[in-house]
Amino acid sequence: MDAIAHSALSHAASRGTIAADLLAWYDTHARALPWRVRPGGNAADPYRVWLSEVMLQQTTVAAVIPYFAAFTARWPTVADLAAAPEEDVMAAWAGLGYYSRARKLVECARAVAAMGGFPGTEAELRALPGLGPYTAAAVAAIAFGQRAVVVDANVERVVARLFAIDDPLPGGRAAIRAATDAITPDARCGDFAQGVMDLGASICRARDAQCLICPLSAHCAARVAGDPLTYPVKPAKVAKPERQGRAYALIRDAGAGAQVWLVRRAGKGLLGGMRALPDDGWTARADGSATPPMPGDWRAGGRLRHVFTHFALALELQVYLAPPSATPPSGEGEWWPLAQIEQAGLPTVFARAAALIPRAPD
DNA sequence: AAATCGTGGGT
DNA sequence: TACCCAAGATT
Repeated sequence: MDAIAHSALSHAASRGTIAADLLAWYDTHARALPWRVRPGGNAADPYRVWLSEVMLQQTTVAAVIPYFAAFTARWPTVADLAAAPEEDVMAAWAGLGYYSRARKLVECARAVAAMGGFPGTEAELRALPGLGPYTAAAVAAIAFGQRAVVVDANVERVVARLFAIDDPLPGGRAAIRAATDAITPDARCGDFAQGVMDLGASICRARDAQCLICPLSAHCAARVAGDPLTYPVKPAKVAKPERQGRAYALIRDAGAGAQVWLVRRAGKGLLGGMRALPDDGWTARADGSATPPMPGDWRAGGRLRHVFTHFALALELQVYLAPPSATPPSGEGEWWPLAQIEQAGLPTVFARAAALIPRAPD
């Protein structure tokens, strides 16, 4: 027997099932993440699992960690979160993005509190606000030990490579899900899901498949073919349109006690429900209508470029230093101390714009 | 069912 | 720099 054949044979002989090999790797390589800590007990806390999963939707672990810490410190239980004013939760979410998640979070917390706790089946979880196919399966598996087929972007990538599934997304998701179902174990389903996600995040990465240290390399069709980076096959991306618009900083009592006029955006749509500077309508048009919130001596206060998911915005800040007796605009809004603007819970685009407002030296 | 919905970090 | 990507859900 030549060396290569012998190597392949011994490799195959020491190979377990995909689930067994993955779980053995997870036992020694699991990332230490805050939502995996189980203070005061051995059972996973469904509240912490759910909260982390919602925060992690389309969001990196590094971005979530400080928000998870702040939320769990301020609202230790789902009942605490259910009792919180929605505006407080929206402000606490500011900067994390996809703000409809924050509203659904409150909706869900209140529904769960009214039910007396989280339901324990995937179907019941799926019916809660903000829980789609992924999150419902993840909470069922991780918090309740139920067998569920958990498919996120990491799982899609790992499984597409394992079985060399080359059907382009999103159509290819059916085959990927079926393959994931086939390798998902009955026992330790939550650990299996988290293990595949950890593998995808640390080894089987989008632009860097480290097959030499991968615990599943013996099972992997893409590794054999030598082209793991080609999976999963994704559709071509479309160019982002450019929009331009203005935001308005209406200032009164210019000086150390300066205040700025803030509004609350409509509940749905871009940055829905968030506190914000008034703007000229770039949300709905490629070009804003350039109408300030009130007449006045508006002057250019700086520019910034901000890239959203499906368009890029060139934003010009307009500033008006109104007299102390100025009557505020007729619409809803509030005066906010400029010195504490960072506490206002502005989404990032408006926080960046507010940072351009000239400050009076005190 | 294709479009919409944020942001920060890595390359 | 510009692009890619991340524990997707909703309509």
